[in-house]
Amino acid sequence: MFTKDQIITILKHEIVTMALTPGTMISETALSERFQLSRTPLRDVLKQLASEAYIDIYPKKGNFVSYIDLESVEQIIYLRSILEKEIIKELTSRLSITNIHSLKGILEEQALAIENEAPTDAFLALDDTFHHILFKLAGRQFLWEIIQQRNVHYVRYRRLHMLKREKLSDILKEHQLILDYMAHQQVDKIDELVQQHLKDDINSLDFQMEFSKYIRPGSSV
Amino acid sequence: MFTKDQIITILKHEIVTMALTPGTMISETALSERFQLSRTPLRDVLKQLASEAYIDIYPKKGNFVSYIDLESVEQIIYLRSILEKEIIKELTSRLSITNIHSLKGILEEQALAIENEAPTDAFLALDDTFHHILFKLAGRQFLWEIIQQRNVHYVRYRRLHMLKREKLSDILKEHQLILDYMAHQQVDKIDELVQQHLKDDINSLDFQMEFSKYIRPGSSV
DNA sequence: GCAATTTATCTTGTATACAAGATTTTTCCT
DNA sequence: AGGAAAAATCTTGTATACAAGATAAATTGC
Repeated sequence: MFTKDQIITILKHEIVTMALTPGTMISETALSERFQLSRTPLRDVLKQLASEAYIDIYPKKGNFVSYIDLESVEQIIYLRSILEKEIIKELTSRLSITNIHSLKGILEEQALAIENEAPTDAFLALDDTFHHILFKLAGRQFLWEIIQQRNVHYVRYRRLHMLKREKLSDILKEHQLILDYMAHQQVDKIDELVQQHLKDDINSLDFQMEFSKYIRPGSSV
Repeated sequence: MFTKDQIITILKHEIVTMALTPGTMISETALSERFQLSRTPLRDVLKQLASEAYIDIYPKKGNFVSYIDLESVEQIIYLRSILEKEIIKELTSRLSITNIHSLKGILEEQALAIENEAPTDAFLALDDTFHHILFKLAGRQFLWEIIQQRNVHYVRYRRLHMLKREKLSDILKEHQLILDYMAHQQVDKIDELVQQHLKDDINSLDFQMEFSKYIRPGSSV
């Protein structure tokens, strides 16, 4: 019915979209019944999810959807802001017209997505696409993949954050500004903008209050 | 006899030190006999090694020690040079006397290690320790771990490179210089030094010639 | 009723038998 | 001898039975 890779994709999606909330137990037997497979291949699936921090495995106790770890959210943001600053600088001098057009295409799609009723998921997917394209153009696909492999906490944090505040249009504007600077070769202005774009307001206390039930206790920024 | 973690450590060590050369097959049954364990837990071990690129798993064919991928060597060096530049800058303004002393201690040990007959392994371990301490002092342990998780190719490349050229004392001098700059708060000089320190001469063709049997075909820099 | 102990039932961890693809060897025919 | 087909033997993939720890429930003694 389903391959292991498909099952991994399904479970990742359910975790990222909070259909499976942090703390939820995912037992091997439950998966076995759901996907009509024996425990052996499903254990491989769970090991894979654990290696990317989607779940925590407690031996002989069970497998549980991980709580959002704010520490690693901050670390990923730090890593990305430093990396993307550099990448965008490098790209500025060698972006083709075609590249700029395809990036503009993403932004137009994002503008459309904002008009939808529940724009968050589509918008965030396009946000990822935008940044991913930048990495690919810079020849840094490998580094993009490394970041993706430790992205769960950041992705869930970002999603909750977006749901709360209607920041989507702000983000879109920042994207447009970044693209503008690149197109007009204004390297000097990029530094602080990228930093601000990614850094968001992670320290907002109201966020931690409202979503505390999803957050790993003791993990602060 | 051995736990799974111990077996992982053993195999990693054998792969990094080239006791198991690229292309060597590691079959489940062979491991089963060697460690007196059934295939099931050993499959977990192999999955783990594959996720960190120590081996490649070809379904129904076998598990083989990965060839050195020069592409990911270059990517890791790029990532580290950018990150460490930033980290060292941040550290310069807030290093304590104690910190500087412990770092100096590492360098003294490295100086001693150079005098040994086969200094490479001990020297490289201390090299890792030096950089690791910098990450920890900057509060970036998390990022250090991410890098370590994709480090096999770089580690093996570096080791071969060191064996070939007697560059150990050069590296030590660069470490001492970095520490000096930090101690005397000369931020401006750090940029190019760190870049040079990590970048080495990855393009050297003679290296690719001599060790071509260990290198993944088609992976260039 | 209550507490401690025992039992039962969860969970994952391991061993093993069998399935199925990939490769090598052998066999057989010309 | 050479080449094609068949068979044997590798490899990992999956299903299942049992082991063993952790937790929850039931029982027992008072």
